[in-house]
Amino acid sequence: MKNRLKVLRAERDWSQADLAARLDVSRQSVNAIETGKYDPSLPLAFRIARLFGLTIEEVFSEV
Amino acid sequence: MKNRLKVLRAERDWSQADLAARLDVSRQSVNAIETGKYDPSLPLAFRIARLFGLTIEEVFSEV
DNA sequence: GGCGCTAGTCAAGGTCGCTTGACACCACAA
DNA sequence: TTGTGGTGTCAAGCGACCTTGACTAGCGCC
Repeated sequence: MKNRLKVLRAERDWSQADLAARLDVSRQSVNAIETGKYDPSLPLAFRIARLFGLTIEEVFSEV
Repeated sequence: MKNRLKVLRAERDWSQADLAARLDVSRQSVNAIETGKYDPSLPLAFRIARLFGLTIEEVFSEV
């Protein structure tokens, strides 16, 4: 799973902590997802996509 | 998280075991997802959507 | 009656997702 | 120099995801 979180975040000038707060998860979770340590759960993936006004497929892609 | 697995499966006349084999997961996992015991992981959600030729949003929806 | 297929469920176990709390490193401002 | 924000990482813990193996129950068919 690859994702465009870092770019989407940069486009809005948000820190990892900013994004974490908007998603209601910990900063460490955002960091882990961005750095590829693990994939988000499906509900969190939905929240991420909706936050950026995109579909899940537009944010995440299979390797 | 709601999903249309049962309907999509019925449209194709697949058993839970059939679907499980196509997704490379156990029959119990398919059953658990259908009966709402838990949500699939994001990678599995991708596999499910692709198998049916749909987007993740077309298969799954937030409550 | 018995047989085969389907769906639902349970237990036990391993890995993943997410948490809190802490620490280190870097860049930059005061 | 001190400090502040941003990022990356670690540990420990808990619940979610997924597994194998087994069991129950309903259905149609022989």
